[in-house]
Amino acid sequence: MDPILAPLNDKQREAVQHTDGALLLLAGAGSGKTRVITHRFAYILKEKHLRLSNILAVTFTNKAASEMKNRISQLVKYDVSGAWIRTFHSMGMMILKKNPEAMGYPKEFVIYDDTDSKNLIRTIMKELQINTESFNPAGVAEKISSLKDNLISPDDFEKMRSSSFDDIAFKVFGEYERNLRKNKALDFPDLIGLPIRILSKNQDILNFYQDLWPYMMVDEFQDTNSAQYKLINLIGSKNKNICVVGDDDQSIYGWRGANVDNIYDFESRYQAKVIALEQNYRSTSVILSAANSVVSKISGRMEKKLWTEKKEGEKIRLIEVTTDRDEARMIVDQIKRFSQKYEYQDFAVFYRTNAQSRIFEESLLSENIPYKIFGGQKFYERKEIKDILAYIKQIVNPFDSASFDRIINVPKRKIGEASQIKIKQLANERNISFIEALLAADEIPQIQKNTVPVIKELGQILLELNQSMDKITPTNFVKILLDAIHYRNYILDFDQDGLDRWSNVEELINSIKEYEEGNPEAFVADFINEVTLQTSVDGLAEDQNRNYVSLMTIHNAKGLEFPVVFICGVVDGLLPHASSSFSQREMNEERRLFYVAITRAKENLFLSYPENRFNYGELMSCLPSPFLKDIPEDLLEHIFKKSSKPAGFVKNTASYRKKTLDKGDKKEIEEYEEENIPEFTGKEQAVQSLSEINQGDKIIHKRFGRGKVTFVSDKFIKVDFEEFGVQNMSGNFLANIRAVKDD
DNA sequence: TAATCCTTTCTTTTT
DNA sequence: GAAAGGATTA
Repeated sequence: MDPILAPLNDKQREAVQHTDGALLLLAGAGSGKTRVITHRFAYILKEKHLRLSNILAVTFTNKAASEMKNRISQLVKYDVSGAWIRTFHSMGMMILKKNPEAMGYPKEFVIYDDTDSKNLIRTIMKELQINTESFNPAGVAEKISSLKDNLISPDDFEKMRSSSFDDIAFKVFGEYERNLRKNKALDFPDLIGLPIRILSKNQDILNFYQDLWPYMMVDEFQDTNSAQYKLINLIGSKNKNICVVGDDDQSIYGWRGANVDNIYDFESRYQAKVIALEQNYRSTSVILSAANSVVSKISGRMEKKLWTEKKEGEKIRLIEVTTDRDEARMIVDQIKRFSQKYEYQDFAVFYRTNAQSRIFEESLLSENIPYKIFGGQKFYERKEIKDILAYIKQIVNPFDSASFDRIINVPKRKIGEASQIKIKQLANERNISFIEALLAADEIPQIQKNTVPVIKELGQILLELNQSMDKITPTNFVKILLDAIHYRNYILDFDQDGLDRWSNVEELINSIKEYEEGNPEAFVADFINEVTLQTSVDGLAEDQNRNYVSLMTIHNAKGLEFPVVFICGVVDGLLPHASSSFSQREMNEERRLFYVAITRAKENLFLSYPENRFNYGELMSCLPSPFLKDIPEDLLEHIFKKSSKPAGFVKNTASYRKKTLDKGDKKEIEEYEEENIPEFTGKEQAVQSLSEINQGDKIIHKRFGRGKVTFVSDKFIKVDFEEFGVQNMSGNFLANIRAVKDD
């Protein structure tokens, strides 16, 4: 048999061979969906004698796209990195780049990510003197982005608005669109919306793409929003050879405008053939039963029954602990115990919110277990990285106001808000770029005499780089830039994490170098837009060493699988999240989120919940998630571990102390400290000066107890405490610690 | 006028 | 416990 078809089951094979006409593939969790897509791609390529570029495959994440490319390359035994396997946004960007004149936008446009858009919206609201207390800029930003995702223009919205919030949003919306245009910038929704406009208005361009892609595939179809679906329809309606792959049970992006109804619409609109993949190859039957019992509570699902031939397997371990700190420690203990049998890369920890990652990071760090956090404070969202990217954007596109705001006084060069506004005004009045405005600073009377040279110097640096940007390699460009603005010294002195921050910058340089190797013809302008779409760490240099524990949000976990999975913080308020409690629809989405998390596990699944957790910097008690009740008791094994310390112990943290002190309740603190001073045994020594402390020293702290020094500089030290995790200590902490000289 | 310190508010998930 | 805004200092 054809080696492309051989490893497939009957249903999978049927899907692969159904090449012509619309196909709706309902693929349950772990049913070999990616396998079908990749084999189908290879099969069509071969059967129809097509070129690589003739099949369009759309995914939601860069990670999924590159995974798909890798697997197809292995299958067809040659490199397919040039195939049209892309995210929606990157596909949109390519269409725009190829058709600049139809877009009516200058082709040197920059792309604003969500942070950029939000900052722009905040500035606009300030300019319009809108009270940001009653109207939250983030909320307005979200509203505008969701309008754009539904292809609603400011004009359309004017007729629809129905509240005072809408009125405000409308005002900002129009101004925001004008600003984007003036800045020659596009936001994420534009990357879908503008291609739709171009294709609807230019029959020749539409024809081009319809002929380019006689075959199309869309992954994670349940997550498409209406604009994305429209884009697919525009291109696919001619040949109708569209295969969409989805699972309504895994729809977890409703909040971003994803519309599960697209699945039903697709079926009827194209009279699609429907194939359901129901055999699960991933999880033990215990895990699968638990998943089914969670999701079956939702009414109105598409009927499907996942089954497996796998054995029953281990029971699901349910861990109950006193605090979230205990929870982290407990999970790390389990990882240590299981690491006899598994490698670190076999473990994953999932959580509902990014904020939960920190505590695990600390626990893993203190046990020297390698880990990697996916998403979260994303690499490209770190201050030091955004600064440099903003410089690049400003140089590539001197009209970009958002980048201007970001770089004007970074590193600090004594250019304050007043001067900043004056320079922007000048640029506006004369309709010149921000670089030109900087260079014309001496013509602004209100700017202080001694800052004028500083401003002009900055302008000069930007100008020179702008003139050389398509003559030198991206790596050289960035190196010259960093040198010119003395960024290294600035960032090293920035805060206690200066070294970490600088190593992030070095990592950025590496990724530019890597990009350069893959795109030898490219200049820095090409790099910058590519990178804005690549918002997660997986776009960075592939890790040499993949042997680490993976930490990520459940949303990030979709599409992945791990032998051992820990789902932490399974408490009411996190999972389901508190913000969902008012709506059945959102509650169901939370339930599906839990389902997605469970179905990632292959062999061992741990669910954990603390009785108390930190929230708003304060310890609060919490209840187990109501979803836990839906898992039959006979699938569970309980692990209790009550902390030896009462929960109250934890309240003695810096923030609690500060709050209590603020309330004037000094007495309580003093009494508490009185009782809890760790017993000094007499073997410890007082520390006179910081120079006596070395990395690796054991110390005892008056309030935090025992700990080990993990970092020393001339200003502060980092200590990993047994009870309190890693703390930075600076100031006159010496009086509170003793060095432990024994053992 | 700019930098720093202090106070208040607010948290979901992401291409 | 971060991040934004306000008050205070230099």
